[in-house]
Amino acid sequence: MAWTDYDSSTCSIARTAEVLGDRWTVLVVRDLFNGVRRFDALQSHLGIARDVLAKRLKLLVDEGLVERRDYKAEGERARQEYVLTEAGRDLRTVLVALMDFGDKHRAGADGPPVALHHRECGEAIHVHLTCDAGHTIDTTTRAELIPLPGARLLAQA
Amino acid sequence: MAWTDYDSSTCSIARTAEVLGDRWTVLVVRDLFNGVRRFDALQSHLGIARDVLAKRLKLLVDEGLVERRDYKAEGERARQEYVLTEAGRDLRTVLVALMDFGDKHRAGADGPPVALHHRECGEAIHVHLTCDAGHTIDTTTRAELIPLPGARLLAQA
DNA sequence: GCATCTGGGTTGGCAATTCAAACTCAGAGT
DNA sequence: ACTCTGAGTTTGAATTGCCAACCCAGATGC
Repeated sequence: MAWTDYDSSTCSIARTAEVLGDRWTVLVVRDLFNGVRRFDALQSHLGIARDVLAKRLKLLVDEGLVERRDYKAEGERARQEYVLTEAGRDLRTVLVALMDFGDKHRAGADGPPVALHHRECGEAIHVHLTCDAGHTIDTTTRAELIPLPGARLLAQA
Repeated sequence: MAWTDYDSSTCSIARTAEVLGDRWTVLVVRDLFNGVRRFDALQSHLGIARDVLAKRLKLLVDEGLVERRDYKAEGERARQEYVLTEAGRDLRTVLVALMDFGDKHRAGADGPPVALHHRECGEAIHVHLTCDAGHTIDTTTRAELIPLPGARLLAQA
């Protein structure tokens, strides 16, 4: 059974891309990771239109990746803040993978703009591909897809 | 200097998302990884409109992630095929990161649809975050951003 | 206690994307 | 000569996304 016999949309990559796959959502998540929590701060830092930001945040909340919290600093009125959930924080690998790729292939003449470091030991953080036996997977390593029970065959024409 | 003082678009995540950040491009790259090489095969497997596919492939070629090759099987006429370049193959970490996230958080009742295995040893392939000292980075690990020469401050208002 | 400010959104119009279907074009098979 | 197939391009309608302007509610100022 060839890969093309299976439904393209029943795929974890497709399902994740459905949420993250537009120009803004990834950047919203990135800013949330970096501690930006309030609507206006997100809006002005990203340069995103307010309605688009509202829609994206709603989507992320619906998907369980972001929690909308009431929050009140003394002397100020109550506000909402947006915080990543445990599931949302699992997107860190995706963001670091995007960042490592961008650092390598899309940096300008000045090199990458920021580096991500482990706060405890100070070393840089990167993604790695390995198999469960511990072998490093690089661009030349051959991999194969194994269909699982969750796979769906395409309807016949 | 706070994170929000830096230009959001001068960021490796933003730059990578500029290429991959639409509903289709990631899926096109996924199919290319899985050995689908011809226009019609991509079109019918993905269910993408033909003009959109043509535009995406052109974009990927322009960005140096895909190579358009003439190709001829014996007995058939010459055709074109699309193959990932070395740079394009570096996207594997991004795809596996998306897949691992989807497997964990967006699989249906039947579980994930496919698994990716190392062809040589047969073990499953996954992404891992580590720092250069070898510490594992999980969702609770604290990280910090360090600005590098490539960073750009936002223009003052 | 009325006006103002500021954070957090919603609404309406326009522009860019997407889609499906039709059209083109070249080489192979019959 | 005719048809079929792969690989697109063109066309026009439908959808989506984007921006900017507007709205609302609580704190603040006077």
